[in-house]
Amino acid sequence: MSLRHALLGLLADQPSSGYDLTKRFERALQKYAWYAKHSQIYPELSRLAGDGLIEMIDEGSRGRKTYAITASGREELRRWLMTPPQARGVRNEFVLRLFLLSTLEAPEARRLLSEYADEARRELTHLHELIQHVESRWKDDPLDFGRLAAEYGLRSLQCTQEWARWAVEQLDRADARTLRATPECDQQPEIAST
Amino acid sequence: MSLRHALLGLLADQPSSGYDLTKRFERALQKYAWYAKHSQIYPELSRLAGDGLIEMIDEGSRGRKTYAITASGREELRRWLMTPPQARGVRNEFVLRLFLLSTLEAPEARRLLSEYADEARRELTHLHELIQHVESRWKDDPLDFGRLAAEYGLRSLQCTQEWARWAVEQLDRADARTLRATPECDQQPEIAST
DNA sequence: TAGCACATGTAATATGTTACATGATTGA
DNA sequence: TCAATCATGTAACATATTACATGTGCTA
Repeated sequence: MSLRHALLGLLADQPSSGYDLTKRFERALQKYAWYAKHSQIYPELSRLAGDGLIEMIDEGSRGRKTYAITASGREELRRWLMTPPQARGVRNEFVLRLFLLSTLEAPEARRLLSEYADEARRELTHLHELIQHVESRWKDDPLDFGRLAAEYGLRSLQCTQEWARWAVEQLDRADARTLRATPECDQQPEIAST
Repeated sequence: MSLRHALLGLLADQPSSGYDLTKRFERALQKYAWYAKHSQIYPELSRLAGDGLIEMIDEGSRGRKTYAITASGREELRRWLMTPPQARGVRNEFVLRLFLLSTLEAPEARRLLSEYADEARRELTHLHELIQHVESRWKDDPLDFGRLAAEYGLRSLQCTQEWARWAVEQLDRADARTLRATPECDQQPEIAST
């Protein structure tokens, strides 16, 4: 039930509506930690409120409902965080695709890897800009939610980018070896494609 | 439907039974890319076979059924890999916990961060050993499934470990600052996340 | 006044988990 | 012969996605 705790965590940081929370997932958590659509978030908020872990503190215009975490919600969040293991796995379609690359022929794999590296570079640039934009806010709060998340994002994008470049290099080296070994080089590799 | 393609990918690498595939998820993919339990894998294999994307190539003792990918399965896998976007998110409970750390008090957060860093270090050691063990197999195949995965694992563990250490350091510095600046120390900073 | 972002919900379907269920083979 | 591992499956339940459904308030 990670969604439950993700929501508690976001609400512990600041009161929000279902709409806000949907956006916060998209902006802050989606790429590295967790995501959920509004159709999952709204019912879960009702359940959390029913269990007394959060409460509606305001009902604004357009039907907007602002929720805040309660004391028992905070307690539950803390309990969950301090309980370590579960040793669950990850579901990351991007990484899955990276791994399955090895089932393609080398030229196609190389092309995709380069695209991935480029994408990581673009996102890195984007995140850097974003950080510059909000950096002043973090000066006094080392534990700021966004600050830790941003740094983690920076580092993992860097990591992905470097890995993709490394992988391309491996392919190039292998090609070079193959060319030296068989200068005629015109075997048609077997391909199962249209 | 990533499970489908994860299975096709594993079978493209080598024919396997449902039991094998369960193990391969646990060993190779679980931590970074995807995971599934046997109760999800078996029905999906039946469906894939029904769709002609894989076929049973052997029925051994103990009821073991070995499946192999078919030509149209390979086509489907390739099509999926070459179709880029979807821009889906990630579900990673570990990273979620990292992010939600900022809702704890500093001493508790520091303790968890140190534990995380230690765990990453242990896993890193373990993975290094594992790689040494199978390295010879990779000499001639730069695109080997396990080789790319292992390198990715190495790099992301390193990344997580360094991030956790960085985060602990931030907390320590903040403590030092706080001690110098306000020995009484009880303002509540306003937080707004990205 | 039209279009967009805000804002919340539900229903049908698909996917994933936990628990249950069974049996074969191997090695200590 | 006992325990572990191999090996496959199903049923009940929980979680997540897609599509449907509705309405508000702002601003160009």
